[in-house]
Amino acid sequence: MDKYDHQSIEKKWQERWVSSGAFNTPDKKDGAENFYFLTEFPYPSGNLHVGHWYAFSVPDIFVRYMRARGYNVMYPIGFDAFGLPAENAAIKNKLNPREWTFNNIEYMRGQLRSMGASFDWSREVITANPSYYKWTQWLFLQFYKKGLVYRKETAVNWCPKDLTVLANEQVVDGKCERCGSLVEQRMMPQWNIKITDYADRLIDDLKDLDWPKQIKEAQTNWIGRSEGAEIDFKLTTDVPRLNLGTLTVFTTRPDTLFGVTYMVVAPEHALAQQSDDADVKEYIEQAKQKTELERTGSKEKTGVELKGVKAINPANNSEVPIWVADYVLGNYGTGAIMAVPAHDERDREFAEKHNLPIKQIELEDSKKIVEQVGGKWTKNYHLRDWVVSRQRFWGVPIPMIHCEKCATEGENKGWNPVKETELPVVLPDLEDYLPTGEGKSPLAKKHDWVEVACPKCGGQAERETDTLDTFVDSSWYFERYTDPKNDNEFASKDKLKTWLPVNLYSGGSEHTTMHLLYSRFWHKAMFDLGLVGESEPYLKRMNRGLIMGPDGQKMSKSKGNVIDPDAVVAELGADTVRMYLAFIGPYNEVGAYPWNPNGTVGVRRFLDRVWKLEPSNSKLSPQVEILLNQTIKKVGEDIASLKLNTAVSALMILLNEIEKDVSHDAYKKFVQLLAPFAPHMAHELAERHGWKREEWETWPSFDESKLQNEMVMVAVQINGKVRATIQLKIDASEEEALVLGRQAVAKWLKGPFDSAQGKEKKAVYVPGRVINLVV
RNA sequence: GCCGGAGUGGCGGAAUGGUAGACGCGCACGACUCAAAAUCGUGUCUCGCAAGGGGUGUGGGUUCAAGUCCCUCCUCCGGCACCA
Repeated sequence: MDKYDHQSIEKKWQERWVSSGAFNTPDKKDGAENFYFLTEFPYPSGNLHVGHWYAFSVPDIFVRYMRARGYNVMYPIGFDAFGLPAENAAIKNKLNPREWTFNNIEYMRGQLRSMGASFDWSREVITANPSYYKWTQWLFLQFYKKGLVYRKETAVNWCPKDLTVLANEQVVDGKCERCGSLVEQRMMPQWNIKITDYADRLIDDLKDLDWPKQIKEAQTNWIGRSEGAEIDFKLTTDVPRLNLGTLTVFTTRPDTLFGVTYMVVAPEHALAQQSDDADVKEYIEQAKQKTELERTGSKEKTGVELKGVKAINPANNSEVPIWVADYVLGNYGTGAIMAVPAHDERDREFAEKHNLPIKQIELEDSKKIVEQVGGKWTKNYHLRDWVVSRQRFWGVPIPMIHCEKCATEGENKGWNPVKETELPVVLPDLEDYLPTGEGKSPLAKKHDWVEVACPKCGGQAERETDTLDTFVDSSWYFERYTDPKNDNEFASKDKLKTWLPVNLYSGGSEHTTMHLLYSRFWHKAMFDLGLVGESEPYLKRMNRGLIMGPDGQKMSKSKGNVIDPDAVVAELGADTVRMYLAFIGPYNEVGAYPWNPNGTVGVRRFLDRVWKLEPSNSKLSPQVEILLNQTIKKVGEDIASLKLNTAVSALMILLNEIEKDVSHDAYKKFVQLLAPFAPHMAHELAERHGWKREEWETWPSFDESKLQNEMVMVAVQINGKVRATIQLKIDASEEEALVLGRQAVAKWLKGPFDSAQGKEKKAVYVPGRVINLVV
């Protein structure tokens, strides 16, 4: 046969697949079960890297296998198209962010097609299209009506470089997750979504999901539930004009109540704030100046006493002093603690530094104590509500309008939602995309857009100029895939029911406590609104690993270790790259696999040998026939469990055996097994052999009776050490096996066995595997 | 500090408690070639000429049999962390 010309052959099949819509998935297919395979949609950065290939081309092996097995598989693709890079490119190069984004999308479509992946392009979803974000806004308004959205002035994370607020999840080690700048704390009014209302369900519902343990653990840690009690301490003061009431603390250790020697309130606590003591005022001011990282990073225990007021321990009526210290956080629990230096390391440090008493006590029963002092059992979470306002342009406009005149009451005072009939609130183009720098989106400069009639009173009002966090966009894209062109609903009930929940979701571990948590919450909230039929969106989730540079380091331009997939594809072909990435390691484990340029050559070598394979009229030997059946079984099982590396290895072993001589039947089966991995080559071979679709585009079956050779090699051990191997009939009895085993060791290992002869204490035969003689 | 996960050749990695190192890369030698590349063949855990011995981070344990199960320690990776 001619040399394998991957360039023309791959191009030919890719064009055919696209023009025929070969992988457009019907919502129902007779006799076929639906299977929804989802992988995180890409950000249109403008260029595909090896990570994209790993994310999309490797799962395509699984998808094509499932199709061959008769499933109606949806494998959709889209673009998470809003976000800062488009805006930054616009500012830097004087471009329109919309054009930048959509040009990138167009270019990346071509690159994605070069994978030969079986995407259903007819379901493409782009979050920056008004036809999509109309429904993002609509969902936001449903959440608003349900009371899940509120506006509040709180201390928020502010990125001084990206000039926007960030959610807690987007701050890593005190730094902006995107750009690495140190995050500052600012008091700003922002739109929040009540994810904390779902904290318990987000933890408790994990137990029924077929998800890796590490993701469940990470989410549970992130939500950080702790159970304890709130206990009131009466305040007493020698300053009569103050009516101080009580000081409530949260504790997980009510049993230590008798060991309390002082109290601590956070600098933000009302009790500290209303003090006119100069020392306290100064301390509060200092604490305010600290960044989050400085405050939680330094373990040094500073603080000042709040003079003139004491707390009374409800357990024993003893009077204890109250201190203000920033090791107590204002936004957790009640912002105040009872300090038990004998039983808490931090309290001990503080007590030692400030000469406060340390009182050893007998621990008592928590339940009884809480009951005795009238405490209230409660839970606290590390999880914070989701701040979704972003002071940036390239995002979904938040569909809210501020009207001074007809201000509604309550926490959202002054704000009214845009009428649903007015959706979408379209994001306009601007002259200049520079942020205002005053904590406002550049949209604020577009006055004719901002000024709008109040939806309630019709008077002059102003639009919200912040846009939504892009994690809102991506919280429901997989629902839109089920019905991407629907103009009347975000998706029809029927179609949602047909496809959801997602059967398998593949993605990166970096989304564990961001997208994956947000979208679980979002889906649960939609479930409560009756919009979807199940409370968990993804039945099974897997985190894939990372592809590193050839030097084992993370690929980066500065290290010069970046592999350009387009170049490798041009040189060796898409099938080679797909198969190499499948071969590099188990797909369903979070490893870091270095790209080995020689490895791709090895896979290409394998494919070249496949290409040269010529079937003949010969018959397979019984041994090779067994191997063929074993391989069919193994490759199928391995793909199903995403152990693609061992599936590839099984194909290589089979090729090594059939290379010299292969029957027509075995040849076809081999090509069928190869097809998910190297679809271009497989289709080309099928066409050249004149096979009809229905004749080969299926998964071959194996003969259960031909999985084992009649004769097997069995190891003979003495005390667990292999001393010989013998040929044995697979159905040999234990007695026969042991007789032959003893003969074998006698023959091969005269010396040692002679000395052991007659001393055999025990003999074990594991059929077809091993004989162990214990002496 | 708390919670997960993982430690196997020169490298990526294989091994339902049953012959450790499959498969691939690399390397060595050989064939082809004037030569090289490509390709093909053979070998490749380790000590030993061999017979044989040793070997899956450490030390113990369970078992006829342990990379695999249990305990100790060490190292690495990930999540959380002044969260009361």
